[in-house]
Amino acid sequence: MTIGLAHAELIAVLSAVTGDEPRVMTVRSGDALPSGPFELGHRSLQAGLREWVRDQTGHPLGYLEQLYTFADRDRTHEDAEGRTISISYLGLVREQAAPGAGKPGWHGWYEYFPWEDHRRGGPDILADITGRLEGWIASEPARREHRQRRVDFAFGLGGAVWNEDLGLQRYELMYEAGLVTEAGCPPAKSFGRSMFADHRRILATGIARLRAKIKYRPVVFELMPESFTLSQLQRTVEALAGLTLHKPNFRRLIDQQELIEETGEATSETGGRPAKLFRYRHAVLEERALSGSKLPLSRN
Amino acid sequence: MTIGLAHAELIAVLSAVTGDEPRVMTVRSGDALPSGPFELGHRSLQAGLREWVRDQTGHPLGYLEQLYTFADRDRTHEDAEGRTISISYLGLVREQAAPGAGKPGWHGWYEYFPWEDHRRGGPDILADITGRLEGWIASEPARREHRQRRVDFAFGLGGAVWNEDLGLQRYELMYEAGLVTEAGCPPAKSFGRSMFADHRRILATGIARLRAKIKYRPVVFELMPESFTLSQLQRTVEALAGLTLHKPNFRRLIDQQELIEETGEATSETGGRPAKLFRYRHAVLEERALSGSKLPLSRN
DNA sequence: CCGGATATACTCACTTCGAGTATAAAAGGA
DNA sequence: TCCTTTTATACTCGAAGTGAGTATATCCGG
Repeated sequence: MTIGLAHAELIAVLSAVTGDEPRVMTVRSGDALPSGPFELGHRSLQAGLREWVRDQTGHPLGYLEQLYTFADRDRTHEDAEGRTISISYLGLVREQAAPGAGKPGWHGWYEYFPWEDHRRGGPDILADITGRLEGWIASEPARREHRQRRVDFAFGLGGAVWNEDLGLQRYELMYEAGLVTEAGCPPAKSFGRSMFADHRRILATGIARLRAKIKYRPVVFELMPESFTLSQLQRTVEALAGLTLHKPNFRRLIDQQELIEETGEATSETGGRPAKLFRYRHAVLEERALSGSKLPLSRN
Repeated sequence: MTIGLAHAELIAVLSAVTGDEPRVMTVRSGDALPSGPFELGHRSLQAGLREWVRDQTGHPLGYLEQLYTFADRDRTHEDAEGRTISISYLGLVREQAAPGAGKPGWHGWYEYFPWEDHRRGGPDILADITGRLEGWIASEPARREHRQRRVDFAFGLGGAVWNEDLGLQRYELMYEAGLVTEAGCPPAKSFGRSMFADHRRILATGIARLRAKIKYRPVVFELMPESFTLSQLQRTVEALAGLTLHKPNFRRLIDQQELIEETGEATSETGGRPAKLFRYRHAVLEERALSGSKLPLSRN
């Protein structure tokens, strides 16, 4: 069995939420995601990345999962040795420092994807985008119907409803339609801040994965401080999903999952009635899937 | 930015369902998954694998998704060039040929994971396994509680319920406890047929992914023939999940999703009342997520 | 033409979920 | 002091979804 030779690099999407804003760790003043070679010394990909993040940022890395492995990138390595394989990871960090300060640069998700934040209603930029997409749909009659379906579904048009999980599909559609630029060469008008190479696509992958995951695994707590109020928790989820949630129902959801417990203390920093503080029930719930079966089981 | 050098290989978990039995394509008479080097000529990982499967098996590959990228494997390449990165994929095939015949070898999933098939009740082998696991739990008092929780959760003991999605967790627990052997050296007693290197673990990853996926994406239809009866569809899902389903509720579930339509024909090959034939509504539903939001949204 | 086998259709109680309303407890200014 | 604002917390109700079981239809073979 022969084995192909390739260059291997690790790319990290490290996210935190501070001040109700989801942020990602960047290098080059926000132009690229942190990345590095896959070193021989590392025990494993996961361990290698974890080590590297601790050294670079000082923050311990709570949650880490593999995102995707790319090799079909425009910029392949030019020498004869082969091409580059990029293995991307999603990591969650409890960021403490003030945003913008410190060594690593933290930038808001929605700098890069302004159309993804619907907390204050659908952003104005969306109308521009869907308008441009309609032009793209009409531009090729043969594929018109298919494109229309994809756009309607991804952007919640034509009877469909906005689904926050589809950020990657939205980005890929915009990419196909030429509405976003990767390499920094602004053609006419493009939407959102761009990044080095395909880093913005990788960020979109990470955001989409995290938005999907918070619905069935208790990963939000990796982003919360030790104790927190229910409103803080809700605003963190809202920041990630880019949506506003129904407060009473959010609270019902949380406590029927029994993921948190009262600390017994309260805080009155919020202006109104003091809020109870809660903590995540670590020990009890390490391994717990929240997903129901969704298959209609039968007895015996 | 320096880039580490590594060997890259692709590994495929190709599955089909024939005769109500889920199968995986193997080489070496069932001892290994098909794999090959990542060639320079390939446009992308995905395209390369698709091409390769078509050449090798003759069957077109319907669905293909990336599973996981491993580098932390026991057997690293021994030469100085670096280590091996294995990129694994899950593919779904409409197998036509008789099982066992033909060039590629198809082997049943449950040869490798006999404890995962609960269609005829919890298999007897499960009692053996959980018995051995109890020994492993007791063997280290310091980690007893944690291990007990993991085992209870993964195997549906102590109040928890069996969850078919947790096949990978189950395999990893058994691996930790020394109940399965990878390399073919049978120590005392081990469970299920083993495979080359970590191929059985990769298969477990593929099975777990597919079992989870059929619940929220219409991927089963990639395994069905052009037209099929509802019972056939149900038995295929049951084969994958390793569970029996409640017939009336399964039918209700299927038709409220509006994923299929009647062909107008019927078949009486089944012995009883003739069954209507259905087909998957391809065009209309290319892009359709079945997952509901699960977040309690608010208006405006 | 009757029983066995399979397919299909309907019912019902119970739980979950979307949506709205009501009460409680702080801060601050009139 | 008390009233308004602000935030937190608690309760209600109908619609929709889900688990579980029962009833009817249509074939085959004796």
